[in-house]
Amino acid sequence: MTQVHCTRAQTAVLQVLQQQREPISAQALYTLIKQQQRIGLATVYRALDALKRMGQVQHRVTLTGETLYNAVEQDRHYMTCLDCGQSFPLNTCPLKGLELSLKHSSSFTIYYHTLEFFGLCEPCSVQGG
Amino acid sequence: MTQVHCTRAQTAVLQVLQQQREPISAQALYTLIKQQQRIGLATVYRALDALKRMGQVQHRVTLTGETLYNAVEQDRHYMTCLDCGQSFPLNTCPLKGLELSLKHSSSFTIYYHTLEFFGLCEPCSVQGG
DNA sequence: CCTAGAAATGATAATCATTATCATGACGGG
DNA sequence: CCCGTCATGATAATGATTATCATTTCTAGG
Ligand SMILES: [Mn+2]
Ligand SMILES: [Mn+2]
Ligand SMILES: [Zn+2]
Ligand SMILES: [Zn+2]
Repeated sequence: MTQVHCTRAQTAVLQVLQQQREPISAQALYTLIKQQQRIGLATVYRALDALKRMGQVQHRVTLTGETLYNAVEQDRHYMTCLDCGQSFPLNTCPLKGLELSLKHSSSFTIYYHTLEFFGLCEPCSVQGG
Repeated sequence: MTQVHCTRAQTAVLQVLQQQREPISAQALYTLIKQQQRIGLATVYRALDALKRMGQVQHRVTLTGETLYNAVEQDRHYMTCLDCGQSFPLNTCPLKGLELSLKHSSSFTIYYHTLEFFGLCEPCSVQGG
């Protein structure tokens, strides 16, 4: 059975995530939460996983293999340079409409999506390319 | 300076990738290539990285943290279940048009994109959800 | 064709984010 | 208040990826 209310850890994780402007890593989250309450790193990971399955939190993976998390309300996407690794945010989500129509047409329950463009930023494409 | 032609490893990696129907991991690629020529795992990773920077190969990261690679021509996307981890392919890429227009409007050189929906597949949403 | 410097390679060790384990603590119904 | 269940924290283990470094392969001259 799905749990009825959030655990202490889940509450803390979600609250901190909702305060962030940008997606952050589990480790960073751990550091932030620890300033306010006793918590273990494993618990942060467990809470993130649970919140993902509840459709409250989404994730993306950086080029360095770090997973970043954010609240689903924050529907942000990036163009990421394969050379220097920098990420440049898009102004808007190009999938607003599509996701809605998919939610109806499919038997799959969609919670969130990831969309990211990869290539070379201007400086990097000028020099190395 | 950008190298002019592909190295032996890059050629092998790209050739094998183009034969695949689905994205595969670096380790799997390593196993496949080793059947035909002497190669090291590190070299496979190096070739994949180089091919990515050339816009020939793209990547995505599974829920288990494995990175999968495929030739860019193969523009495939998935809906992935956060519970059982299964991935269900989409019929078409919903971004065909958008990517083209972005390629012109932006100073960022786009090589490829990733798009993935996450949620619960029907079986999983019935039981656990 | 031969040679020296540069680039690529393979074997191996090291890294490090994430997971698994397990003993302990909190919780909720009876 | 008591017991079974779930949550938690500390710590060890995992495993994909990366760094290292000695060796081999290329390449551009000569
Ligand atoms: Mn979006
Ligand atoms: Mn696509
Ligand atoms: Zn760049
Ligand atoms: Zn499922």
